[in-house]
Amino acid sequence: MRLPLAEVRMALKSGVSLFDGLSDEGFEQVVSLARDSKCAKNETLFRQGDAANAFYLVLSGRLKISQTTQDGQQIIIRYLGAKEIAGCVAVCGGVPYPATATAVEDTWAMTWSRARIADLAARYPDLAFNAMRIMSGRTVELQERLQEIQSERVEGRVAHALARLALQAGRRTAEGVEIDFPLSRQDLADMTGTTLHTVSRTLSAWEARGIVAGRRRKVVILRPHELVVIGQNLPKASA
Amino acid sequence: MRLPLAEVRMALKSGVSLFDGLSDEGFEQVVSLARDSKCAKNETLFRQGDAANAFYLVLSGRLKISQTTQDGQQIIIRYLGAKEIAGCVAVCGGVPYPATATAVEDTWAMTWSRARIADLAARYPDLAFNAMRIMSGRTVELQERLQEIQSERVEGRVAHALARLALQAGRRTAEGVEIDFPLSRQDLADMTGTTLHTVSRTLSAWEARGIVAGRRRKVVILRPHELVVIGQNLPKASA
DNA sequence: CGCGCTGTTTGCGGCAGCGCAAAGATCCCG
DNA sequence: CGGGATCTTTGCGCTGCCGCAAACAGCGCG
Repeated sequence: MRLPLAEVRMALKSGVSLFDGLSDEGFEQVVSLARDSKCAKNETLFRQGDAANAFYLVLSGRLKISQTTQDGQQIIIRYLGAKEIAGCVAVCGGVPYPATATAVEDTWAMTWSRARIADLAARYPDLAFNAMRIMSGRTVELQERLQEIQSERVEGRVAHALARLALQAGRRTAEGVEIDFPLSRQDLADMTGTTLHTVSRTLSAWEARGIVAGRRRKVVILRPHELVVIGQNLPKASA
Repeated sequence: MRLPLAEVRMALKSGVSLFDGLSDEGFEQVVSLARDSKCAKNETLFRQGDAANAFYLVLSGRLKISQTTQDGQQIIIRYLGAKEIAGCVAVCGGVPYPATATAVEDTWAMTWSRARIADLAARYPDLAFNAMRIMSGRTVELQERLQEIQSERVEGRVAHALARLALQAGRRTAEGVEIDFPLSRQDLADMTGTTLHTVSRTLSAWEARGIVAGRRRKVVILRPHELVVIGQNLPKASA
């Protein structure tokens, strides 16, 4: 299946970390060897434990990267949007996908087979270096989250999660910053290691203070700065 | 400062993931361009926030990779032993070190400057691919820990932390598996997001059941299998 | 060899947040 | 337009774990 590639390719020339510093020739090569694939809302692109056969670059839409525990609880690792890559941990590491990718909106992605992306990485070292830089950034974020969940209480964790989402998937509106994909209370709970009840209570309290506004599967941040303050003021240990 | 390199180099030929599949010539080159550095017990090799000037390969001893929160709480990301690399996230990502490396025992390491390791990675692509594989493995471990801390209660988390340490730094003895570097209750707490009190209580309970034995800054696992069972049987949500 | 320091154990009270439950609210689909 | 499904809110009781405090045990150092 093909998109009108001419436009899409132009858009990729800038802002895609994976292609930073790549020569025009390399860029053309890499893009021309990709296939396009669509993943409808609520469908999964790949599943935890599957052999890592493909590497993805999201063109539009949004993916949820999650793990499921033995007892069925869902853990959300992160969300990915346009210009971000998926599957790099598994493909680069030569291991099965460590998590499941589900589309939370209709999503288009470019995809390369494992063999092809390996070949391209060898041919265009910038590609490999960019992938390393991206993985490095992801690791920093994971460590940051590990620190948060170990040192902060629920309210601070939710504040940080929202702040991060605002950066990664925020859309400025007249009222404030809106997370531009459907995000339930349960999802926020799965990102922060708490329950939907506690998230709901937290958001209600914030709504009363005019910091956020919530609708069904929707969160709008009215006063981003207040969120940051909340995140900083709530260590587990009392000061 | 120099070690008797002849022996050390031989030891590096096998078992160092960073050098997997490297040609003899590449191996010689890479090793010969390294400097050796020593980090005495309780000294720090690099500090969170420092510019990432160097990349390390541990030869002997043990490093603790940790972060410190604004309010002074310590979070232990992981421990590193011989044949493992340190500083790769920062060097590969072109960002400051995201964590602090402290020696918990006298430690020897080989080190390359950032420019030099970048140059070597470009010259010997296997080096870059190996680094990617290693980072990928670290990411998988981080995600695993994130899942644990979100889905398990304290006892399970401590069990998993000990199991992981047993694999990474375990020494078989007559009685069982001994963690072969000084590890306090507080350290275990900082690895699992709890307090030294709770860890102490947990270990005491296990000791009463003959699963572990603890001395000052020392833990011996007498029945590894029991630990695994504990880790699997304690989801937060009651079954 | 005794003294201080650092690490460990254990008791006790309190509370943040969970589990359960039930009542809205909103959306989807026929 | 109506009814069922999904999502959200809120109340209430309970508990796992924390925070504090005090006693105890190794270990090093003069």
